[in-house]
Amino acid sequence: MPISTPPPRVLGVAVPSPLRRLFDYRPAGAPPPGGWAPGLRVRVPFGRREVVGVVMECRERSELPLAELRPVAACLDAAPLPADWLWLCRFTARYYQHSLGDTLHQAMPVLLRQGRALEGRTRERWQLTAAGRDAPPESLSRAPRQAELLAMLAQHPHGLAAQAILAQSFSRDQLRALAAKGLVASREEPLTARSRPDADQLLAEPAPALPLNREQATALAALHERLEAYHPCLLEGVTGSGKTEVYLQLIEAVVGRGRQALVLVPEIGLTPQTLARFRKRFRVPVVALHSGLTDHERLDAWEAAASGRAPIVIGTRSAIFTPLARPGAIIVDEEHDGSYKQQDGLRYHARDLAVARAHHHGIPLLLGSATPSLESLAKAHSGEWRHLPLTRRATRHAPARLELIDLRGRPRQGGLIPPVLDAIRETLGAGHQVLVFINRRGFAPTLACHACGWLAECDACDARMTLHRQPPLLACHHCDRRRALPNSCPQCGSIDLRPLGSGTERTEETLAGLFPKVPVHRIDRDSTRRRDAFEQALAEVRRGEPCLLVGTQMLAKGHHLPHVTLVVVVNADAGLYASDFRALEQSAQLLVQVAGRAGRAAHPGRVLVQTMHPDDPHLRLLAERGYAALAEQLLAERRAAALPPFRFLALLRLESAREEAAGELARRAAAALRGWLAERESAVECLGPVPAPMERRQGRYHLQVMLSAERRSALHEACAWLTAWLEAAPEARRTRWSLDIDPQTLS
DNA sequence: AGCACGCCGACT
DNA sequence: GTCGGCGTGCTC
Repeated sequence: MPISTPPPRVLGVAVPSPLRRLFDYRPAGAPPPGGWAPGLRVRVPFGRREVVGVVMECRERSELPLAELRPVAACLDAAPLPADWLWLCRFTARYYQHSLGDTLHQAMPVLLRQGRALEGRTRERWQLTAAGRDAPPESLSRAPRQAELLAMLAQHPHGLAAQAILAQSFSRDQLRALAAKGLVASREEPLTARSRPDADQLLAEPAPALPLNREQATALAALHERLEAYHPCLLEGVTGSGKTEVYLQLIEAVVGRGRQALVLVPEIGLTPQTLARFRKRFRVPVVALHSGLTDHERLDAWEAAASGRAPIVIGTRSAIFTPLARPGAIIVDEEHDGSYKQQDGLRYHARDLAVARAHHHGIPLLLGSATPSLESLAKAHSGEWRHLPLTRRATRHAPARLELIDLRGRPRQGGLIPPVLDAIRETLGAGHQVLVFINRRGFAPTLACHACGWLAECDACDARMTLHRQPPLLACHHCDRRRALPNSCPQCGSIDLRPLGSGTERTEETLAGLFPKVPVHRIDRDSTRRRDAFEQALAEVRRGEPCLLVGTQMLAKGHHLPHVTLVVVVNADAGLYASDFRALEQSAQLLVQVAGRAGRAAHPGRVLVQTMHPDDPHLRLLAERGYAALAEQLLAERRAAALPPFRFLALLRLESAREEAAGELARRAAAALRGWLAERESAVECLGPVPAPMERRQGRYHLQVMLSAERRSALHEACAWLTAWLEAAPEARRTRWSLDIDPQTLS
């Protein structure tokens, strides 16, 4: 008999609200089997509504008289939510100074947020009926997919989970059609921790591991040395050097020991190809958390990871919040990628949380990149993290060099100058493909009046409106404003309005005119709005016929384009003289990634980089000596300028429709903070308030106050004090504010 | 963040 | 006469 302890008098509950504190309730109703404990979801009255909160503390006392506490309406769980997940949410809320209730809420699958029970879930399993087993093969000759599905089910006498069937790209309709013919049937079976995995990968013999070159083998051996302890490693490898193979073999080792592997990929990297590559390799299921999942599928995946049934979990930023019953390793691919940082609300960095989580679990952490962030490089250089370089392309030639092409004083067509157009012509003539990279979508960055100099500006933002041709309109890329194209200048009436500069649409149009016999594929957010338009275009490009690809960074990241032998960067200058201290690092990473698209097949590639600043020292360093050399230089500059990774930053952002309101609050907050810092003789520095780089956005005024410190703990204390001050300040109610710890960008 | 209360303008 | 604008206050 379990010893029954008396229920606690008070439950400290985290509720979904921006308020950074717990709310106390009286336990009521049927207690869960294990008694009241932190981690149980409860339905509680909150103000005039009812919300789903999480018990965080079980206490005997409250600051309020017990009689004033309201009782919980119901307990929603039989057992607390996973302890590792609770730990991570607590850590995240504390680190990012965010409300714990909000953090928990965000980290939960939607159905749990809504109060759905986690227990008693079932799984739909399909198998052949007697009629299905006896069905003559030719009976489905008019429905080949149904026949294939029938054949697949015939190989699995115990049946297959619906999820596994759908993962093999069969459709619900095909299942329903077979069921209507009486050939297959489904049943609901309860899901327990001991359920066999959804057999979606048991269908084929796994692909064999590839042989490793010496560097890969060294890296893997280093990882194997300490599989049972926190062991952060930076795997720095150029495109094509075989990082993924190292990931796969690490996962194999982890799974072989009965542990789970969590893999994070950038937003743009979770493609069917990536998934297929993982799924092909393992005998066990690979659970993918992608944006296409339904709420039910997401909860299934969460539960499968939490119970340990899912040995391999792969997903984007938010997947860092997947609970794991037996964590074995965390892998962060393209660790420098900006999409790991959430840019609103809870502004967490999934890579940094991965570090914290791996440390907490005492497991290896593998961060991979061809162009590591300066943060990670600094840790690798200091010896805090192990540095595992992969310098050789596994089977291919040396990476393509960047050739800087002077744009000054040359006539441009669609942004391209004659020698570059000649190179394109030559490459197409040789039967190869060309990638033209422009980081601007639309037809032209703006529309200008040639008579008076008027520029099409957004009236809600401090920005120009972009000219689009398909459909023809002016659009602001910073808010949702759109305007019809004016026939004449709104300022002087002239009809001499001209597009200024080039975007993807214009370059596409120009190239289509210059090379009429070659297909031009434009790949940007506008051209790929339709689902799978992107995949379709890529599939066509992979067939290898000569073609031109014009695109934004969507194209630059991670896609294998084996027939591209010439890459053209229309303009490399955007990041060179930007005010943001990370701009150079980020644009160098992007340039290297774009360059990595060239010459992956048998042909060496060329990368032509157009610039107005061919003598810029940073650009030349990158072109002549590569990313690592530039990164060294940038690190030295960061150290001299007392910027990350040598100092820690936090950014208070304030925004209001009324300029004075935000400004006044920002000044008071900064003054109050400075007073507090001075009193404590704190080494934390406070800068500002200053207007944000684009002060007016979506009709609102943006300001910021920057905090900077040499020690993280000092920064943390200052931030805690500042948020407390803002929460208490009555004038802060009318201004929206948020605190960004470790800001990725200052805009 | 929600959600109510509360006090002033243009509508059926 | 009321529907509804958003200022202000509260949430155990």
